[in-house]
Amino acid sequence: MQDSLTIGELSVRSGVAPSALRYYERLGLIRADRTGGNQRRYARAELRRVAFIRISQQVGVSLDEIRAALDSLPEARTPSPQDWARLSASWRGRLDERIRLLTRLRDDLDGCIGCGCLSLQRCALNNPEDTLAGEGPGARLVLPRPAEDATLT
Amino acid sequence: MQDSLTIGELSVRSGVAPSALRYYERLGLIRADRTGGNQRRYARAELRRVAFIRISQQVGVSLDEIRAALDSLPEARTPSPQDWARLSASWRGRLDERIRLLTRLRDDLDGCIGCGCLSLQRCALNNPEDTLAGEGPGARLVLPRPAEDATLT
DNA sequence: CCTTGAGTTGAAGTGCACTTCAACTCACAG
DNA sequence: CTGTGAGTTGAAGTGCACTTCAACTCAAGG
Repeated sequence: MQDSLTIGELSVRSGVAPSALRYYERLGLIRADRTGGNQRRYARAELRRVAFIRISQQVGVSLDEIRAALDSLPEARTPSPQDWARLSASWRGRLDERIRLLTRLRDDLDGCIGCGCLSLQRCALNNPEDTLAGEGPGARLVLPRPAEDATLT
Repeated sequence: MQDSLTIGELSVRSGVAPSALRYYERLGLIRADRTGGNQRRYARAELRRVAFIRISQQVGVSLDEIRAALDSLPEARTPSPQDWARLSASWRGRLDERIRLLTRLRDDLDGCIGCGCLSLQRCALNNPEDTLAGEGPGARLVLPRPAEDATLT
């Protein structure tokens, strides 16, 4: 078993397209050595980094934040299981929060389905402390909260 | 109390920016009458449509699908509570699925945090039946599954 | 040596959900 | 009548996470 992977191999093993892997490299999320012929060769440890990236994305973390998290790994040595455990644990709150939000939305929706009121002002929508929206222009993944005095009828 | 809202009023009441409301209108998600001076006037019922749109987005539904759902509402009359209940209920499965996915990810992450293995091949990632990814180019919100034989080490 | 599949690059394109802008008009208080 | 703030339009821009493309080179088998 070789100790390095081609981009094609890493792609198959990680389930991430080669183009995405190159993209991750440009963003500084993963790294690769080069052969004499300028081809990428990935250390096996990169497989774990890619796994971490995909998991983090499922949690809802942006590539930029993932990069920051990965930057906190020790550079000198190959990250230990504890290192990975620490990083994974750092998303735990985010994950809990998302699950909590979605669960409440479900419960509220159930309540509203009963009466068809869709009056989620008192339900899912009007919960300022729950919104985690970013600032500035561009697409927003999380929704900004509605006005405090909003009513539906 | 007037029976129609300006775009500014609807914006404040719904918590959605005027630019977004115009965008929704272009996509056919909401509609507005016009005054003599060509300004939009929204019927109060539109407030409920906007609420439905925002809720649906939180569930993870695209605007295109939301439009399709809204198109299924009766055109002749103002939608009844039961109409809204039916639409809301139609997202229920999606919401459950998302919650289930996220919850399993959390559990798996907990397991992996214990050992730092991040070997989510047997955990969160390698679950083909869970992926709901779309096809074609462009950004993907849901992640494609990795190869079946993928291992991490 | 030749072919073939895999890899390389930078630039441009894609899908989504909006926002921003410029140049204009409308509604209404004083 | 005149500001002023709210509204109008189409076109272009934005952020994110990639993908696609063209034109090229590399690696390995026959």
